[in-house]
Amino acid sequence: MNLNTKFSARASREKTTVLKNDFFKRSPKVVAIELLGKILVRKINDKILEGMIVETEAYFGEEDPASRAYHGKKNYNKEMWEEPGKIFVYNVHNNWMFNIVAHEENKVGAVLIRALHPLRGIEEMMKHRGIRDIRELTNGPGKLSKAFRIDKSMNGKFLSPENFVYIEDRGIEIEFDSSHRIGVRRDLKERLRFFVINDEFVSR
DNA sequence: AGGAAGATCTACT
DNA sequence: GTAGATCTTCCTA
Repeated sequence: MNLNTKFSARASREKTTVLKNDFFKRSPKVVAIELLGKILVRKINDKILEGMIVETEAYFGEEDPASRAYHGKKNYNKEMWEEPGKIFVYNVHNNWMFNIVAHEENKVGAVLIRALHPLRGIEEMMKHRGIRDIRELTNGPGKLSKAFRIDKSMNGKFLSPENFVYIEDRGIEIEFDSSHRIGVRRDLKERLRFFVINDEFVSR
């Protein structure tokens, strides 16, 4: 079945809105769940790339041993203390991790985007990734940042159309499940990874 | 200046 | 399933 058709059929054009910063002024857990089914939009020159968010993880502040904020505020993680809605990018094993700052007032946190379901600009994504297999385009945090050309130069910018990266709500409804976070040394008891059920682009 | 860690990816078997 | 690649950043000296 063509999943793209299924999702676009349920989306209503009139209901489409661009997420504003207030969306991210909540617990990272809530934001991580609510980002599922939203559309990440990226503009590069005259090309438009779009993908539906199908997998996320929530990270908290100094109380979370898996978080980049665990060892306190440093140069490389200071964005996690800053305004919700900002982009937070950092490198792991030669891969850029695309996060969005998300937390309540006077707290610390971010949401990692772990996988996208590609919808538009697929040829362009393939060029950026140097592969032809659509299933491998954006089914992991390092892969999607490469496909969408997101790197450290985006760090600290707000999600917004002016910055050529933003997220749209098209009223798509999804069903999700949760698990423990992937690849972390020490996780919390709570399950903080969230993913769309039965989507082939979830990373595992 | 060098070592080590890391929220990963790829190419194998 | 897993070993090895690969590089950015931080930390210590």
